[in-house]
Amino acid sequence: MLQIAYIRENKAEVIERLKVRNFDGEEIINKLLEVDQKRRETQGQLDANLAEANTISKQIGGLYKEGKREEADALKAKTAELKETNKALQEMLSISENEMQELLYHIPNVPNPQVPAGKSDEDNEIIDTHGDAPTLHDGAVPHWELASKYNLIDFELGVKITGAGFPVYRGKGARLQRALLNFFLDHATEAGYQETQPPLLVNEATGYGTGQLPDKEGQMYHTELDHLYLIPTAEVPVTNIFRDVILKEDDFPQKLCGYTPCFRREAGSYGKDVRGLNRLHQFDKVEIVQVVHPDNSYETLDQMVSYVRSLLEKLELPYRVAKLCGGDLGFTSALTFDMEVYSAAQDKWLEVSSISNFESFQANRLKCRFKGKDGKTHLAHTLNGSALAFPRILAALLENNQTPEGIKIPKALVPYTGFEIIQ
RNA sequence: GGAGAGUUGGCAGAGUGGUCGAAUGCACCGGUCUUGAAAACCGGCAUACCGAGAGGUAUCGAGGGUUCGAAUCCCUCACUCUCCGCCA
Repeated sequence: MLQIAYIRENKAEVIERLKVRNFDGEEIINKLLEVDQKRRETQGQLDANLAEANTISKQIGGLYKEGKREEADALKAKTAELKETNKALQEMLSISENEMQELLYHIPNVPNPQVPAGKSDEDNEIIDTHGDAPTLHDGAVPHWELASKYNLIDFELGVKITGAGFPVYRGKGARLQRALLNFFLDHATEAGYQETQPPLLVNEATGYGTGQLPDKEGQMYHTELDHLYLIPTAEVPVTNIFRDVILKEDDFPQKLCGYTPCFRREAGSYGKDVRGLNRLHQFDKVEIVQVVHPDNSYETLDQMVSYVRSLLEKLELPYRVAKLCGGDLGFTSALTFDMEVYSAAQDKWLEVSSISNFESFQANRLKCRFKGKDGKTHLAHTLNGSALAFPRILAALLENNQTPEGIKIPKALVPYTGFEIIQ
């Protein structure tokens, strides 16, 4: 959520920059500022009236004490009138406030100036490509076939137990998952991220904090009886650690990582790209989160991108880095880099990480602030990124490393798997 | 699932109708003292909104009510804790 004061003071710029994400903010922002204006006027009146009422009340108290009953009663009559007006003003004020809140909820974050214009992921700017596509032997197959050939993942069994999109990992497939988990967490810890194990179900307030609610509740599984949501990413519980928190400047940077399963309903996203591990309702992911001083957030973003690159390089996966264009940029993000891994048998680039700087957009909802050297409170900046999402990494590992003899495990992972090849 | 207790500032904890945004202690920040530190003493120390400022308003779990006036009384809801039961 953007700050109203910021919009008020930078109206033209905000509208202009929102155009980059193909968001025509002219109308909604005009409406917003109108409501804001009204809100402030109403509050001014209300405050003045309340001040008067407070004064009178104090006088009445004094008069009673002195035993001047009649004078006190006379004043009482006066307050009755004020009360009526105040009730009306109060109502007007909360209408304006709600309206303002509602409008603010629907304005996306202002893209960073370096975000390229564009409509869809096709317009993303590939800023780097690393590694060469592997040469596959004749008869190389996509990962879902490898998964079944080597008995690593049973998709049909998952359908029986739960439904489509809930695979069962077995044997070396399960072991590989566990290897990735430890590999990712060990590296994150080494990079200074504190390991966290958050709850997998979250309450409503938490959902609002990171922006899944109120608009995107369809993305999350919901437990009816208890009104809890299954997390779509560790970002939700981990970032909410900082909800309603006022940090000290010395507390920066806050670096957390967390492994969690992620649950996504992904309604309406079925189509050509959903085979095998490409898109699931339940998957595993290690997430890294940072809360930093506003002055450092872009530097931090770069660091996070470098960190994720280093993981992919250790896994010997060819990847490319995309700077998301305005049209592909998430609602809450100011700048996002996607990391895509090349999965050879499918001949596809698979998104395995998305690293974003939300600036103060998320912090504003979360009320995550810090006390500056100037003694005032300011909003912190929040960032997060996947490091990494398991299934697509697994898909690429299987496809890229397949040989007629079996699937070779990259060196860095062998200490974690305990085997070098899957046969 | 049954029974009870509770929710006040960073923490602990007073406050049961007016002078309470809220005692006191701890923590924290600044100062005096000290070679330095500790102790002691002095001062400061919630958040948000409105306002150029002076200042004003709101907030004692949330919402509603009574009252000239509510942290304090009434109603509804949420959450937390304790005991019993069940259970990894």
